[in-house]
Amino acid sequence: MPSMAESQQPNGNISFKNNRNNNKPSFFARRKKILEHRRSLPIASVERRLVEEVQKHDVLIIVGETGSGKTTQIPQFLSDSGFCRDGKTIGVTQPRRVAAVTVAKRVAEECGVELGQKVGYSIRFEDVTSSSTRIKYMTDGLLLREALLDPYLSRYSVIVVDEAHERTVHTDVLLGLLKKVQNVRSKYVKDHTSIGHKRASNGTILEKENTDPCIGVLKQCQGRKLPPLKLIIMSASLDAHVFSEYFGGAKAVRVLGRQFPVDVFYTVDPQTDYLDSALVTIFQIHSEEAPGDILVFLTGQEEIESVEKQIHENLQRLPEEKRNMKTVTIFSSLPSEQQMRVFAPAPAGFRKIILATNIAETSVTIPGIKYVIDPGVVKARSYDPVKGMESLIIVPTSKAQAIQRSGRAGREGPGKCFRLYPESEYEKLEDSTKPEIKRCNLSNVILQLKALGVDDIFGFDFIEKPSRAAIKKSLEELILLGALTDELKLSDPVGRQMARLPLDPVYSKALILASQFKCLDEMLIAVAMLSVESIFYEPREKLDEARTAKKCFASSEGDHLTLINVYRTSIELLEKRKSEVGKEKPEKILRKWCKENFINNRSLRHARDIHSQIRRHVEQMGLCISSCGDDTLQFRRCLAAAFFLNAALKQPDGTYRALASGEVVQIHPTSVLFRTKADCIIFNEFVKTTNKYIRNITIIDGFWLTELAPQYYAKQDYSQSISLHFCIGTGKLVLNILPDKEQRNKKNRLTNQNACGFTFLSRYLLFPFEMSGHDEIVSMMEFGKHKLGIYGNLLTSDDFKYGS
DNA sequence: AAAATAAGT
Repeated sequence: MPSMAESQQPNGNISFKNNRNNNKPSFFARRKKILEHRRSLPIASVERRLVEEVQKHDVLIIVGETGSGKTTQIPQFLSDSGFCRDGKTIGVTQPRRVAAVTVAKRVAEECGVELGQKVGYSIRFEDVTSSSTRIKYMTDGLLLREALLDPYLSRYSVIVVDEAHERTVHTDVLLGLLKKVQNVRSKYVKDHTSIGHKRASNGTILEKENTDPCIGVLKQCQGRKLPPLKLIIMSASLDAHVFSEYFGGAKAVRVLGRQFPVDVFYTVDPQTDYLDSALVTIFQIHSEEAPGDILVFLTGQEEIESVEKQIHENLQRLPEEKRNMKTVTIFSSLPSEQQMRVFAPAPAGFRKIILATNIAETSVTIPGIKYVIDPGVVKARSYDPVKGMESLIIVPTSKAQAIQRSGRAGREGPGKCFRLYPESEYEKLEDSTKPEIKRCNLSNVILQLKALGVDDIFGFDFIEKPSRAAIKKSLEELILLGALTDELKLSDPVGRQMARLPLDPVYSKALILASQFKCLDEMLIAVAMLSVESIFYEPREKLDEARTAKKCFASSEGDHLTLINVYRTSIELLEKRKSEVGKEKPEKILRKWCKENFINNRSLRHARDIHSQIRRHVEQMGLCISSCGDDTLQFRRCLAAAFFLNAALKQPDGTYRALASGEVVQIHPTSVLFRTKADCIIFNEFVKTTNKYIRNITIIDGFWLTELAPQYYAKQDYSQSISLHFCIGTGKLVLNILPDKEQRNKKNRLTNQNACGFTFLSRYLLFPFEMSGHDEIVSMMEFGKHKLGIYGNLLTSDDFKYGS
């Protein structure tokens, strides 16, 4: 029997019981309560006006604050006023899966229908809809996928894009697509006799326009009745004008929310160390302010753990009665059981301090928060289109983000927000966060647009256009992968197949190649495992144990085979337990196994889901799923063929040079090849932290590259009068150059400098070979559009032969 | 010898 003090009653020591569970309210009482709730929402009073606005305008921007009920109510209003006629559906997109599910559940309940019937949701791996579904909640990424099969979105009469201000890549691409679809659909309705023609503003028909890919689709759909597509964009206030302008001055209406006032405080002086300032502020609030929990925004796991440690150290120095503070943490890679702890109320008389990343900005709503501490920084993805490298950097938040954060203090009552910077700094912040599409690799986006029939990517009407360099980089990558032809057309069947797979294009390519290399069984697993993050979980306090556990799975050939070992071992365990009757549930066994082996159960399950989904896809494509068994050479050759853009060669000092980018990189310590130092490797990830690291690495043979990826590791380039050969003699590479007269002179300059290895870049390339001593590029030469890099001090004129 | 923000098909 636990004593009173030990039992953790959330609000005191007396247990209460209610009889609600024994005595469910009647169906009618429940309906009545729901109706009352709906009527009490701020949005209820403007139902008629909103419906009229939608009828009047093809695009409507709705600016609504949290708690207005716009997400749950507007689709119901539209459904009630006839927007689902003729079996048409109202589609509502969300950036996040949980939101799509929870809102759909709520609306089904409000409508008094079974989820999946009139009201349903659809997210990856989960489709709870039926032919009778009229209000469909879904993720925006899923609607984009749907568009590949039905470019016209013909089943929808209205699309509501919720949380558009978040400007995820998916939202941005979707908006561009919707604008286009809407345009074509209304064209069809207004004048379906002039299909294929463009009308000028004065009504005359312009020349036949073959460039609009939707026209082709339109023709196919001529026989069908398609009403114009209504669009509703829901956004937070600061950004409404952006959407309005994008949609040709579309009307924006505002609906009121239910947000309590939040007092915002700034520091008087600029702070040099925001972690220290956060710490001081936590204790300041604790001693000076009324009860209420504190939410602190930090940038990542490491910061969170270090601040938590410091709080506990500081608490030890306080007198006993002032130690009534409890810390909880939340960030995405935290196992879900531990994530749940943030929702538990602090013990009576204690103040809960929530240390969170921006997961608490939008994704997770924690009750009880009265104070927010906002250091004004966030870890954000950034992209260098020249190097093709993504990295995470700490940057100032935007004004919109700061407002969003402070709003977290006013969900249940008036609150306070402490910004750890002076007000003058706030004024300098960007209005909104830079849209993600301008900060990421675009290969996936471009492949999808191409598959949707958008030929001119540079001319595509993005709400905000990514840089030319970024588009160019991704187009190049897609050409090299064979997804696009040299004329930038989607290739058939490879490009088409790649676009169909819900994967990074390079992984899709790996699957297609794997069926030829007869190792698709292995590649399906590898790609599924590479598509999820953090399979291995290494807590700081049990580092040695975790490493020992990992060694059981390690393959001497690299991380890809190691990941496959983990996956296969876990599947075997599941299968074995399924056949044993009366034992513990297989899921439970697996959870235990994961814990023992320091494997992230959530990630592993995600990999299983992806595996079964892409397996279905490749089967439909008619690819042959066979295993290479113990012949891992086949598998590694296939990796080389697919990931040739990520090949690296060892340099004398033990670092590696990535061939495509020329970057000097190191093997990440978490790789099984960390100490191995193989001559030639391929990798899947390039991250910049304290150093430039590569991760997920497998040993390959350098000669495979010219054999399996000649489109990139071209041996010859006659167009420039240079011919480079890699002749294989005595295990070394010999380089021949056949320069014309002009080039010969340049070459003499090279030998004069006693240059050694070469990086010849056909589009860029290649082997810095036989290097020793210093490896810095001592010279970079232009040969037409090509660059020749000269390293160190190795190549002598004897090694350097002219051809005949 | 390092350290992932969060979200999605």
